[in-house]
Amino acid sequence: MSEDYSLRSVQVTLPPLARFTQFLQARGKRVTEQRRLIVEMIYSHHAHFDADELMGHLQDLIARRKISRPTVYRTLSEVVEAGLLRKMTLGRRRVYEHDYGYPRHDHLHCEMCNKLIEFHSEDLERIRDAVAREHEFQIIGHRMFISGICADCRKLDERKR
Amino acid sequence: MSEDYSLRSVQVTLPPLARFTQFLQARGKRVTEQRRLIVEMIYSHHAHFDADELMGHLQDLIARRKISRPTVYRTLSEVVEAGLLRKMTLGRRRVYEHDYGYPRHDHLHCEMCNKLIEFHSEDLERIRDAVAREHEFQIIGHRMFISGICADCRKLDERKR
DNA sequence: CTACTTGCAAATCATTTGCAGATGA
DNA sequence: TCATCTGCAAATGATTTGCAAGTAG
Repeated sequence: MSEDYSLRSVQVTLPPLARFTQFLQARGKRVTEQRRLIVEMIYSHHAHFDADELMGHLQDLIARRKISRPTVYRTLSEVVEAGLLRKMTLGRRRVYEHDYGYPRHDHLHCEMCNKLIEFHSEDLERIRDAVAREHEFQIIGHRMFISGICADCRKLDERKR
Repeated sequence: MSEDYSLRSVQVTLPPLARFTQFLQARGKRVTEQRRLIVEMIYSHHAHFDADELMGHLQDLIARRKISRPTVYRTLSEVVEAGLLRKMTLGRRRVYEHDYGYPRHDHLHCEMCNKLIEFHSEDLERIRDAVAREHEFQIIGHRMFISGICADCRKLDERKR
């Protein structure tokens, strides 16, 4: 039984690559050099990024023909499917963020500098649950964006005047 | 002063096409046959729609060469810019909804039938304001989606079993 | 071995653009 | 009049796919 606990704790703290390996193996997929390199790159920075920025970070490997663009896209989808990454759309940009070993949160999106500020609110979740209950709606998840101008940009703006 | 009030009230109750005409004229743009036809079609249904569905509704006019696809896209952007339409992304679908003479709301999105259910919550707005205040963030707007399974689909699902 | 993967080149596909002719103010 | 629009055809550009060769298990 203490075994159960340690297993559980191992699972939660499993590094992303190991977690992804689990996912692949569970589906009879293979752990290839490319998939390893891509996932390592994704988790070497903690930031929001789009496919093209990731390509940028992988440019050496892409130039050396170790990885191709289609493989990056294919892997990105798998990593999302594995639940390690969350995909969202900001305007016309498709952005990814870490979604593993990372607390649930929503975003403030600055329309001036494009920065994303994360926040978490239990109250928000309570309201979400209440609304869903009213509509007999079964929640899978939610997504909330507050758009506006961040403190930094406001200060910059004030200085200009 | 009572003048102010009546002006304000006229403005709010202006039909969409008239409001769009205002917008165009204020920018030295022209009120063309195509723009009129497209805006009329958009406001003849109250529903969420994507560019392709709108093309469908306009297919007669498109077939008769009265309107072209590029013009539909161009006009759609202008109508969004005019604040009459709101654009959002659902998965890979770009969806528009009326945003004029229509109350602010958020959405429950059914992942089974793809239906959008609208709701409004003052509590949600209060929380949004509180979060923004904490971060000294100036709000322009927000967007919230709750995804899951709607009541109808749940019932269908239960019957199947 | 052999089924799963990859890189390549080509296809997609919704949306956008350049341009010459048409048209609203 | 003449600047703004439009339709057309073509361009875009991110993402996806078909396929033959490569490789993990």
